[in-house]
Amino acid sequence: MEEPSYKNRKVITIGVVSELTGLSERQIRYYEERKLIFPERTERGNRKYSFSDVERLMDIADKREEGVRTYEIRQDMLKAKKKEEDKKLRERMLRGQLNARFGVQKGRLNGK
Amino acid sequence: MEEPSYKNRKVITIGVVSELTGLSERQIRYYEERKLIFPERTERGNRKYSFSDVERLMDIADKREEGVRTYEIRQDMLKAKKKEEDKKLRERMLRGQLNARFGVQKGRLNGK
DNA sequence: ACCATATGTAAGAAAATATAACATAAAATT
DNA sequence: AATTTTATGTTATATTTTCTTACATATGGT
Repeated sequence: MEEPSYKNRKVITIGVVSELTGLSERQIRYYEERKLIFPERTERGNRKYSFSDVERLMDIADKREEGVRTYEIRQDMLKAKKKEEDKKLRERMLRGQLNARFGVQKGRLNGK
Repeated sequence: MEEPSYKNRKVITIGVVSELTGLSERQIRYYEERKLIFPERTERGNRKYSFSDVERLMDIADKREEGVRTYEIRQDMLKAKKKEEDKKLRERMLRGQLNARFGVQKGRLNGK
């Protein structure tokens, strides 16, 4: 597996995200309201974003410029997510099958 | 060259760094005063740190627990940095030599 | 003994963030 | 055409964060 650490850790405050993306804080909060991004919160309620949130926001900004509405952006996101999950599921199933036919057997390690 | 993007981008505010490292803001600022870390600043003067700053701070915290003083930590840092630079220099020199003997010649590309 | 180190704490000011509300143009829906 | 939704700006007020400076102090070096 890769190193998800940096890219996905939610550590960036909204002001910095705004600088990074060129979006107003208003817009960033609104896209959250529209369920396009899901920042975490600090104890006292401050939003924290990850680099992948930032990237997603830049994608959103592009789409918006093309006139795509948040609702549709959301639909696309959900579709893409589902496709991802299906792919993972298929992979898991395949691995399961391979294990069933050729994997190690219970209580009998490496042919001994 | 690699992708220094995430690890080295200075985007984390001091409060989050404090959470991440367990150090007090006082300590973090003090280590800056002692020239162990070099955050950037926002327009209005807020400190911004990178993930590698965070890692360095955790190393510093370890050293401090072992009783090492900031001054010595700094010396070690400088020594390590110098060693790094020397290594790079040697590499560059070696590449230079190889180019001189076997590299492409000026105004005469690939033996034509 | 004296100086340097390392941290805590307090004060006050400036900046960042949060939420809620009102305003509004443009686009979509009925 | 009238109405509703979308997307954003703006304003107001409260809370939180951050900054700098200063004072306090324990511990360890010189």
